[in-house]
Amino acid sequence: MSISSRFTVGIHILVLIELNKKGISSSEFLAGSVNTNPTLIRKIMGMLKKAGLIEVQPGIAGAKLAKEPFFITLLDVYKAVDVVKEKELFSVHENPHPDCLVGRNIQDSITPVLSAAQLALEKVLGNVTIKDIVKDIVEKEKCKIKIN
Amino acid sequence: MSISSRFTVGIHILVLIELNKKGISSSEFLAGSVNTNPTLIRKIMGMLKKAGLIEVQPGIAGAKLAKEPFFITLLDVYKAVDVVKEKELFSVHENPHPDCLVGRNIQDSITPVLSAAQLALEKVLGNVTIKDIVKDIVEKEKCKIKIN
DNA sequence: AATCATGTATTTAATTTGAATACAACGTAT
DNA sequence: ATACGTTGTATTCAAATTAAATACATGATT
Repeated sequence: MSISSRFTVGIHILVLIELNKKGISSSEFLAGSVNTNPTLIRKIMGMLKKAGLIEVQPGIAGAKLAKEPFFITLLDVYKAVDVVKEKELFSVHENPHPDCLVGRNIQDSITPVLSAAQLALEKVLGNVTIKDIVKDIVEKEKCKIKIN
Repeated sequence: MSISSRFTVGIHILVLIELNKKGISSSEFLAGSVNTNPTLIRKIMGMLKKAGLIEVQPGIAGAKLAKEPFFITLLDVYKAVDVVKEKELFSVHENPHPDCLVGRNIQDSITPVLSAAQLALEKVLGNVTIKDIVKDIVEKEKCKIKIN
């Protein structure tokens, strides 16, 4: 089991739009870098747009960030692309037997822990911004040039 | 997308074995409380056994905890039932384009964040034990009796 | 020997994912 | 205004995962 790559593709899209801000980031251009098909990109772009992270217009080529990259966290992306529903990262077995002490209490008992775990994960994502990733990528690239 | 219920069922199994320690916890008995079929229970029991959390013997009815419940964390269960592979909670899109600045750096750039997020989640699970859940369930039941 | 439990393999249906195709709606350029 | 390229959206397809279900070999007890 794994969280859909829509999330990491979403990050990829936003970072590339920022680094290509002087160019035109069409769905085909983005798809080339991600190495997938433009339909998937457009689908994800639609989600990012709906969440207010990018601006796109039908018929006009190219997407732009709707906010400064410093104000877009990975958590924003995570929620935008809807990979994990609220409090449903962990699935709980349905209909445990109510005649059993454990069966009738287990869900209420573990749900808070599971929610806390999920929140801890989300908090980490909330502390990293698109700007951080952009900077890191530029930095990594500098190192590569030095080496070569 | 959701993490397999094997995890929460695993917790259910361990808690029930503990609370039924004076009785015999056969796979059929456990299946009754979880409200699923005994095969799934045995499959999960096999994983818990392999991880050294319970003791079961072929042909002999009933499972016992292999450790005191205080020494079994939810993280132990989580790892035992193998719901999420190491560092693979998030899936990353394969083969981004190496000719693109973003494409050739994005994976190395976001992997540490994703790992940190996953570790934060696991840390929360590591801080809760089966004993905690057992105590909580007993407590909840007391309240219910008071109310009724 | 008969019975019951565990352990394991296999099949099935349901769900999700990503890839792919098709096409309507929209804007721009000629 | 016509043609072309782009976005937006619906639909189909194959692959993977999950849980349910069945079957049966292995082991232990009576």
